Amino acid sequence: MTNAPLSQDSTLSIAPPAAEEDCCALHRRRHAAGEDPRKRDQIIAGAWRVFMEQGFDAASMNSICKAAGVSKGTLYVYFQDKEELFIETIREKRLALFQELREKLRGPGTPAEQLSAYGVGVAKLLTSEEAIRAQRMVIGMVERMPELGLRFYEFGARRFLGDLCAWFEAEAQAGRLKVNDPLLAAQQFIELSSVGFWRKRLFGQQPNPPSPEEIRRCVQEAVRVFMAAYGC
Amino acid sequence: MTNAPLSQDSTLSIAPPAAEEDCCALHRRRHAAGEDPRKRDQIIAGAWRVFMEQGFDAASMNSICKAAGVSKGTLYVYFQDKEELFIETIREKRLALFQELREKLRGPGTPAEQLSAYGVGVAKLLTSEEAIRAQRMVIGMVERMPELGLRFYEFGARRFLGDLCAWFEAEAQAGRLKVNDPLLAAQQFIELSSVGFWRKRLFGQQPNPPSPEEIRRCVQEAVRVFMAAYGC
Amino acid sequence: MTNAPLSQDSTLSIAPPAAEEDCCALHRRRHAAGEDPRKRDQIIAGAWRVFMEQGFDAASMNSICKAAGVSKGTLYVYFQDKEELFIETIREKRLALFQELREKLRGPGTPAEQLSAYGVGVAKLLTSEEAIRAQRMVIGMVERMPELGLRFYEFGARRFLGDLCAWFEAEAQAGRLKVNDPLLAAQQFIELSSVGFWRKRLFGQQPNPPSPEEIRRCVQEAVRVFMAAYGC
Amino acid sequence: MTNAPLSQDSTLSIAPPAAEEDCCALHRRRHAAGEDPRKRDQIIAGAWRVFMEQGFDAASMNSICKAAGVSKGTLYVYFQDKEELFIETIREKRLALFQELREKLRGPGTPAEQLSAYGVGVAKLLTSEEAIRAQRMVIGMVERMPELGLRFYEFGARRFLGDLCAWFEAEAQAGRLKVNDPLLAAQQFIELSSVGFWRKRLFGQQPNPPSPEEIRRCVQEAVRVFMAAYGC
DNA sequence: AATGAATGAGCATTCATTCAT
DNA sequence: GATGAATGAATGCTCATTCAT
Repeated sequence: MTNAPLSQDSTLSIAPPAAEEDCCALHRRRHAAGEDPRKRDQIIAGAWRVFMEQGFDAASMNSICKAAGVSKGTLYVYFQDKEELFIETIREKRLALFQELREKLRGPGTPAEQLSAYGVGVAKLLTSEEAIRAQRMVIGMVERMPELGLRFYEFGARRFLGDLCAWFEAEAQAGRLKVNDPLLAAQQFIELSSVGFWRKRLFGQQPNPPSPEEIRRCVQEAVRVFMAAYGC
Repeated sequence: MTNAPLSQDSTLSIAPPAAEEDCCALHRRRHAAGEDPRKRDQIIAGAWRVFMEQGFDAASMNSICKAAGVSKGTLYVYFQDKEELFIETIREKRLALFQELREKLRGPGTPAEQLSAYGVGVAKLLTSEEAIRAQRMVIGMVERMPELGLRFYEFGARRFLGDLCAWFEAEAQAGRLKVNDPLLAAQQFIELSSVGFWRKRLFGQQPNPPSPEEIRRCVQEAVRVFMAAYGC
Repeated sequence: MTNAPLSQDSTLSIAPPAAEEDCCALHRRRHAAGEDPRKRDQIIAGAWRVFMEQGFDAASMNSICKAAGVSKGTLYVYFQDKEELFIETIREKRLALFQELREKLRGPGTPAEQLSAYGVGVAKLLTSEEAIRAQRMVIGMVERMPELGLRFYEFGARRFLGDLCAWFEAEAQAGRLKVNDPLLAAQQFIELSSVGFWRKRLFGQQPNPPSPEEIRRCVQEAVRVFMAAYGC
Repeated sequence: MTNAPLSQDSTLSIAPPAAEEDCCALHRRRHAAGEDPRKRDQIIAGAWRVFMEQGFDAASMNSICKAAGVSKGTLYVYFQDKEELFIETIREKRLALFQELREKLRGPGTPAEQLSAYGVGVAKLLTSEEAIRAQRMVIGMVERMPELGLRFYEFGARRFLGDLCAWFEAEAQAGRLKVNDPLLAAQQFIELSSVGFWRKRLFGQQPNPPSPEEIRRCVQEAVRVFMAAYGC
C-alpha cells in the first residue's frame, strides 16, 4: 500500500512541479485509489504537523484530516489505519532528514577539516526542530512499536556510524590517524559533536536549535579532543 | 491539588512534619483524605508499573487502580487527574534513580580513577531499564508537558553536570587538569561515558542494559580520550 | 458476563418481587458491576424494543441506551458488545415466550380435547406479536449467527415436538391412537395447528395475530384431519 | 426505476414499448443509461451472491460492485439505492424460483398421485438453499420493508395456494374429494408437505436441503393424512 | 474516608452515495 | 455512458472522571 512513487525521497513539495503534472496528464488522467503521490504527500504533511504537535495518541484522525485537507474516507484509502499512517509519516520524515548528510566526508581538506564539516552536519541535523520532534515521537512509541525504533536507528544513526567508521579505517590505514576500534571512535566523535545539545533538545530544555556559532564551537572542541586522542 | 510536601524538590520526605504525625498517630489511626504516605507510595508504584509498560496514553486509570490495589475514588483523592499522577510518578522515579550517584567523585584515587568511577556510575544509571523507560516516556511527552521535560533534565543531567563541572574547576585550579570550559568538558565526558549506549537503548536497539564489562570498556576509553585532551 | 442469576430460566420478571428487594437491601446496599438484575432487565427491555423495531443492524447502541434509560458505559458493563446483547435479548425473550405452554397436554379430557388445547396454545404462541418479531430477527440473522438459530429452535420447537411426541407414544401404547412415527405425527400436528398463520405472520402478510376464533377454527380442523388419519 | 422486462408480474415494467426497443437496437449498439438488460442481470446476479452470503446490512455496495463486475457509478444508474437494489434482487429471485412449479397439478394420474407430485415440488422448492436464503432475508427485513414481505408472500405462497385451491374445488365438484374449505385444505396440504423441514431450514437447524428420499417420505405421509381426512 | 457503578464525550473506522473526469 | 476517488455522517466502543452509597 505504502510508499509508492517517491522516487527521490526528498520532495515533500506539496505544489507539484509543472513538468511532472504534464507527464502524468499525458499518461493517465486520474490516479488509482490511494496511488496519487501528490495526495499521499499532502496527507503525510498534514499528519506530520498534527503528530508533531500532539503525539501519536493525542492526535485524532479528525484533526489530521482537517490539517491535510482531505476527507476521512480518502485518508483511509491511502493508509490502512492510524498506526500505518504514523509509521509512514515517520519514515518519510526520516528519509527527508537523513538525505543530505552523507557526502561531507568526501570533501577536501585535512582529516581534521573533513571531520569538522561532518561533525557540523551531524550536529545540525540531529538537533534540528524536525529531527528532534521525530525522534521524540519515535522514542515515545518504542515500547508499543519496537519496529519503528529499530528502523529509525538503523537507517539514521547506524548509517552515519558506518560511514564514519569506514572513513576512520581508511585514514588509519593511510597512517593519518591512530584508531584501534573505529566503531567506538565513530560513536565517540558523534557524541562529542552534538555534546549536550541533543539531550537538552530532546528534553525540551532548549526550545530552539543551537545557533551555527554554538555548533561550530562545540564541533571545534570535539575535533580538538578527538585529534588529541587519535591524531598522529 | 498536588498535595506533595516537597518544598525544595530534593527532599523526598513524604511524611508530614513530626508534630502532626505524632498527634495523628496518637489520636486516630486514620489519615486525612489523600494524606496517607503509604497509600500514596502504593499508588505511585502501581502507576509506575502500568505507565512503564504501556505509556501515558495507553495506560488506563482502571489498570492503574488494579495494579495499585486501590479504588478509583481513592486514586482521585490523591491525584487530581491522570496528568498529575503521571508527573508525580515520574518525579518519584527520577528522585529514586538519581539518589545514589553523587558521591562517587569524592572517592579516593587519581583524577583518572575518580573520573572512571563516576563515568561507570553515570553510564550504568542512564542505561538501566527503569531509567530508559522513564526517559522514553518523558521525551515522548515533552511536547504536551514541557514542564515535565524541563524538570527531568534540570534535576537529572544538569545536576551531574554541575557536580562534574565543579570538580573539573577544582582539579584545574589544583593543576591536575587543563580545562578551559569546565561545563563543556563535563558534557563531553558524560557523552563519552555512555557512548552509543544511551541512544541505542532509547531507540530500543538494545533490549537489555549493557553489561558491566561493556560499560567498563567504554568508560575506560572515555577516560583515555578525555585525559589525552585535558590531562597535564 | 452474561446471564447471571437466571437459575431456572423462568424468572423474566422485570419488576422484582418486594421480598427479593428487601433481602438484597439487607445483604448489600449495592450491586457489583454488571450484576444488578433489575438493571440488566431494564437494558434487555430497552434493547428488545429497539431490536424489535429496527432489527440487529439498524438498531444503534445509542438508541438502545436511550430506550433503556442507561448510559453507554453501563450498557457495556452488562454486555460485552452488541452481539452479546442481541443474543441475550433473544434468549430472555425465548424463555419468556415458551414458558407457559408445556402443561397443556397434561390437562383433562379426551385425546382430541387435549390435542385441541395444546394446538390452540401452540398456535397462539407462535403467532403472537412478540414471538413473530423474535422469530423474524433470529431467522434474519441465522447466516451470521448460526448458533442463535440453533438454540432458538432447540429450545422452542424441538421441546414442544418432544413433549408431543412422548404424548403420542403414550397414547399409542394405550391403544387410543395409531401412530407409527410419533415425531412425524407431532410435526404434522403442529404445522396443521398454525396452518397458514405462521407463514403469513412471518412475512408481514397479516399485521395482527389471528383472533382466538380463527385459531379455534383452524385447530379444530387440524384435530379433525389428524384424528381422521391417526385415530382408532 | 425498475426497468425489468417482466411483463406479467403485475406490470412494474417501465421498459419502453417494443417499438422503441427495436428502433434502438437498429440504430445504435449502445443502450440508454440503465437500460441494458444484460448489465442489469449481471448486477442482480452479483448482488444476489453478496446479499445471500452477508444479508442486507452486512453487504456493502463495494462488494456488490466487485461481485457484479461493474463500477459504483453504473450500479447507481441502474438502481437508485441499496434498498431498491435489494428489492429488485429479491423480486428476480422470487420469479426465478417460482417459475417452474405451477404445471405439476395438471399432470396425469389419480388425485393422490397429482397431489404427491405437487407436494414434492413445493417441498423441494421451499427448502432449496436459494429459497431458504431469500426467505430468511425477506423475513428479516419485513419490519423495515413491509412491502417486500407482502409481495414475496403474494407472489409465492399465495399463488400456489390459489392453484391448489382451484384444483381442490374442481376435484370436489367432480366428486373425487370432500372439501368444504378448499383454502384451508390447500394450506394444510402445503404445511404437511414440507412438515418440519421448512422451519428447521429457516432456523439453520438443517444445513442442507432434505434429500429427495426424505421429501418423498414426508409427502407420502402428507398425502396419506390428507386423503384420510378429505378422500371419499 | 473509601468505594466502584455510572456517565457521556470522544475515538477510530466504515460505507452509501455523489460527481469530476 | 461509465468510472471510481472522494465525501462525511454515523457507528460501535473506550475510558477519564464523578458522585451516590
